[in-house]
Amino acid sequence: MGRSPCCDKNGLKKGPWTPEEDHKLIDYIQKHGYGNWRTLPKNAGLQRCGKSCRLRWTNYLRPDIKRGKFSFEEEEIIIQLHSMLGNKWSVIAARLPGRTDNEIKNYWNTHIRKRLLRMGIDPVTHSPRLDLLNLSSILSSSLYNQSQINISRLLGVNSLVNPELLKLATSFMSSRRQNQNQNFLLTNVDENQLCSSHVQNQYQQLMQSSHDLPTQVQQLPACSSLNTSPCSITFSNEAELMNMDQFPSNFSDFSDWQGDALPSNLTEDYVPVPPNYDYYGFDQHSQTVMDPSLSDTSNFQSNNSNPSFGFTASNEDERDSYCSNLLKFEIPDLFDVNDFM
DNA sequence: AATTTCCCCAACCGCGAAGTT
DNA sequence: TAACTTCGCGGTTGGGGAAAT
Repeated sequence: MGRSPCCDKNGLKKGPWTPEEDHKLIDYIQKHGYGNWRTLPKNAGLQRCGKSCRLRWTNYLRPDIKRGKFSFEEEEIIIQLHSMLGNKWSVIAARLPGRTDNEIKNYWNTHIRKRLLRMGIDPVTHSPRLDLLNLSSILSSSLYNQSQINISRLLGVNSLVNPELLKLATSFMSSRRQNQNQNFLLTNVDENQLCSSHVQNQYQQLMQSSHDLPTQVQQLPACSSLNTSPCSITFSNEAELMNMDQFPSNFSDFSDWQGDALPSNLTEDYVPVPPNYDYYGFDQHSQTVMDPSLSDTSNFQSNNSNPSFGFTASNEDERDSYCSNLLKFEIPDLFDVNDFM
């Protein structure tokens, strides 16, 4: 069955909408509603295809659209929901009144995704970027021996045949030679081990609060003080959060089906991350704490002393700072993480 | 002040699902 | 049940403004 075009492309206008076109569309919908998008532009006197009209209405002209910057509460909700749902922008948008899927998608791609990458977090899996952490570990141990290193062979052994990793390795090696700091990474590991018990306590607190996302979102302290906050939406149970016809009933076990939804090209850029850990480092199946000190690949560290999400900040840097404190993965400064972004 | 580069976001495209005939 | 239509979603693009040089 061939796919039919949504409309006759000939003679139809594309590109930015003019105020006149907006006016026509608003007027028509206010008078007649938007029953059939295919016939709407003709009836409204617009030289546009129905699809373009629907998009313009739903993403821009709808009266309940909320414009302006995303609040921190909204951002938190987006991150939380994305960690569970992946790129289900329409579902995420349904939880943020006044925000469109397109707006959320754009905000994710231009702000949140970059911030997570800066922090060494894979924005797809919400887990530490193990490609960076693995490489750090590999190079550290290899450099410690100060033998001649064949990076390509080294990476090949670990199935990390990725030009970007080679680039990073080269960059790292170059910087390493300049600094001649042989103990840098080992020192980092030691520091992480020292704080592991502290981190474990924090994980246990976080684990409890993150185990039930709907409850956690509902209880955001910052939200309760804002009458008009988008956080006034509440999730009294999992069924309310999820559209049950779209998502499996064993929602708490989402990592399994989320894995299925991962892009097929993920492995082109990333070493697979164990799916059972969210980016707090929790094993979502067994509910045991993932101890960073026990992981040979993880320089994972949490500096968050307050797992609640009540905070205020006024700019991007402060959001960065907040997120960095919440989730801290120690990528050595010598890595030029920007090369990966 | 002029030019280049970077970044954001509105809009488009293609696909699959759902609905209709 | 097949053929076709319509809708909605997610990925991607490119124009325009901001920032950097």
